[in-house]
Amino acid sequence: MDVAKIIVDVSTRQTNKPWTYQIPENLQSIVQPGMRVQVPFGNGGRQIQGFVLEVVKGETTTKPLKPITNVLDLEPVLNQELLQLSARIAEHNFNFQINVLQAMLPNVMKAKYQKTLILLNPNLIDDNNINDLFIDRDEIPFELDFIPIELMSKIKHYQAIKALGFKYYLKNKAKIKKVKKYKNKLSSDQYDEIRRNLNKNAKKQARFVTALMENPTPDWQLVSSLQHSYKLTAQDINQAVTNGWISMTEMETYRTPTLSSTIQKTKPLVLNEEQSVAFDAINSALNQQISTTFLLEGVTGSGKTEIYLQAIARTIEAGKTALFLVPEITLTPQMVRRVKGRFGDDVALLHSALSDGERYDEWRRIQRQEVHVVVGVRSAIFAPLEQIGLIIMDEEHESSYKQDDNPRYHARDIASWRANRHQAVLILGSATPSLESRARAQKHVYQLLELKKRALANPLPTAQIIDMSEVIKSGGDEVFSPQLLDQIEERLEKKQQIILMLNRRGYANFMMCRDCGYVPMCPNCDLALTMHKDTYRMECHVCGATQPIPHKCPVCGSTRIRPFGTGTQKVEEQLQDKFPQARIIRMDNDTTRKKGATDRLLEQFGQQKADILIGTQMIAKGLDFPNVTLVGVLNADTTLKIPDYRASERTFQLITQVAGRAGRADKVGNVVIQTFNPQHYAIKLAQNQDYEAFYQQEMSLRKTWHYSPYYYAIQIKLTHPNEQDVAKIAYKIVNWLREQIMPSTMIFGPAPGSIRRVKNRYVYQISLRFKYDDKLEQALNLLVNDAQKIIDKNIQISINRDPINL
DNA sequence: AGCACGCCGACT
DNA sequence: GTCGGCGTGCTC
Repeated sequence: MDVAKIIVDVSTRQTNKPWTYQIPENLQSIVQPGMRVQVPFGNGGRQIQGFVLEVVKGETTTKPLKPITNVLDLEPVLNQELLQLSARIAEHNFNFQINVLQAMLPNVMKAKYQKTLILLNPNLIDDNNINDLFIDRDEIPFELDFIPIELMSKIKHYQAIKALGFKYYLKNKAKIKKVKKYKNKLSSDQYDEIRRNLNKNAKKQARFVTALMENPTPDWQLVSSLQHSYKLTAQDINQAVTNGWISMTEMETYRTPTLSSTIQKTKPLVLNEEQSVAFDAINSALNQQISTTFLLEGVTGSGKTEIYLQAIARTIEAGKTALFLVPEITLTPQMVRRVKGRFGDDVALLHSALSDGERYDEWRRIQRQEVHVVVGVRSAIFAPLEQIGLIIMDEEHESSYKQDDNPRYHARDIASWRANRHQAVLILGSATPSLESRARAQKHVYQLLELKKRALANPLPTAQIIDMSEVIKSGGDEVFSPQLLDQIEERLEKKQQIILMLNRRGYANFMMCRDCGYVPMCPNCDLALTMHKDTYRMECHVCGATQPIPHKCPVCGSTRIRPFGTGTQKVEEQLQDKFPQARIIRMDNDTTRKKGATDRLLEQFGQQKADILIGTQMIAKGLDFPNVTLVGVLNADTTLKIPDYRASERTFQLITQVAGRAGRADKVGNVVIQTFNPQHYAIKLAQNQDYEAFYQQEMSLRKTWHYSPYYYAIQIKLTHPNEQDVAKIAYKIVNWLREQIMPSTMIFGPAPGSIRRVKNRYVYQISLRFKYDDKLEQALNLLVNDAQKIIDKNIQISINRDPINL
């Protein structure tokens, strides 16, 4: 018997393994590894989606196997490489394989299910309410919108006597977009004759035939453009087909994502000496086809992108493909323009602002090997490219490369795995590399390439630190220091541009009563509710519970209950007050939510239709506006206060990045950093853009405290409905782990979670730190797989490798 | 996840 | 006696 090993679409511990299905006769020549199939699962007749991992011919089995119902793809959607990768990622990060497989594919390929109620035997039904349901059809969706809840028990009864039954559908949302195209069927002489024989009144038809005669189309042409230019209806077209004037067909088309302005073709720039040294090293690795990882450390403006582009060009020349990862592409439309400008249609784009349809089409172009270059965010690391010669991760230190839940993975790990498999070159680029990568370069695991000069030889901006506590002591404003205001005024007079960043990470937009200190909390989670202006409700970020925004404190009745913290909107208002003539653009979650909004706002700023750009972290990266000569960081230290060992690193990176936006062309730039911690090393070193000094200092701290990169970290999160039980179980697990893993591995905790209760479950945490432990992964996989069975059925365990926060 | 099965309390 | 609530265990 031919069987298939299949991962089914049920995301639980118990089902996280391959299931064996029989391949029926009619599908034997069709089913292949990497295809999506429809299979029955469970004894209720439910049909679900599965991924074929493996096909085994002539297997002898004792147990009767269920057959595969149908295939959902005619070609595999995942190749061997990605199938193997999915298993590895699941194991390494303690994920379910099904979640990894789904993350590898565009959203539309995730199955949609529908359950319906069907009428099997109307004669057995003597209840009018039930009969009314089937008045005009004998199958209805099994949903509360269609069936009143009070009928459920009757339905159960009729189901038992086989008068009613359930049916399960699996919908494939992945639709290929098709367009109608036409071709001339006749010669121009024949058209001429038709035209002469037309009725005199048939002016429209005459026009139509003339058009066909004058524009012979040897290739298929868009029907829509024909319709549009000659004002024809769909009926006119259909009639023409019936008359035999043209032939028509449907062809696949791609929804190509567009940028808001046309893209200029660009030519390679001449590399300076530093760039040439770096490029030559990369180029020789490309030629040798030995998997090599480079850390390209270059100050902002040192021309990393040009090196990337030329390396991509070499890769394409060698007949290979390139994968170019950027952090949140919507934030770097300028980068996308540069890549598209160089390689045109040979580029596919995978970013978060695409619609599901657009993303699917881009994915298909990649899968059909129609492009050599893929530019995308984190999940683009799964792009189904073959023959990868080069992988680039720009701004490699960015935390958005780590997906922190379901499935958890770090794009950097996967990049390194894929590069290795393809014997490809991996370039990690950054002005402020993660300490992990920089340390690997130190140990010669990565090859370090440094760019210390700005490509155009213009000087780095000067920076000054403003002590905000001094400002406040002398009666100044708590948002704008006088020094910053002076400089803003000066730039406005000179018609130069300004970027102001409000550091919002670690800020919560919660409400607080100014009289009694009451803060609205989530009823299910020990967490303050945050205010959402768009829905005008208080929302819990963890469980999604909502409440109306209070106007009166429910505890003391005071009306002085207000939002806490300064938002970009408020900053904009205050600034506009101070400089009524200034044109201000604000970029935050509110103003950039709409599709293409980010792109449009940045374009306006680039065309100097505004003087000041105010924004959150999102404006720190990758922007290049030559007329910007002043960058202000309004509150440099909010990221410092986050209880995370990476807080200093984040702060340093952020300030360095945003400071790099100033003075990129011929004008000297200045940076004003407002802070309450002017002595902090992260801020002082960022002032001078001194990455290497920061690296040295931070590394010695990390060593002292046993943090990454000296130690790897794994966080185990336990949740349980009972607070005492979860504590007991946590201690039990720690004792068990101690015996399974290497003695050198440090165990911290258990400790109650920073949020004690989430969705009515109590949280405990255990942290592990280790340099090397070959028993750990196995022990932890055993723990997550068997804990519910052996310890307590109510315990839930999630394990996070190298967690991003806390 | 979502289904069936089984055990137990609350009814005609 | 039986209906339906929820806890439990299983799915090729």
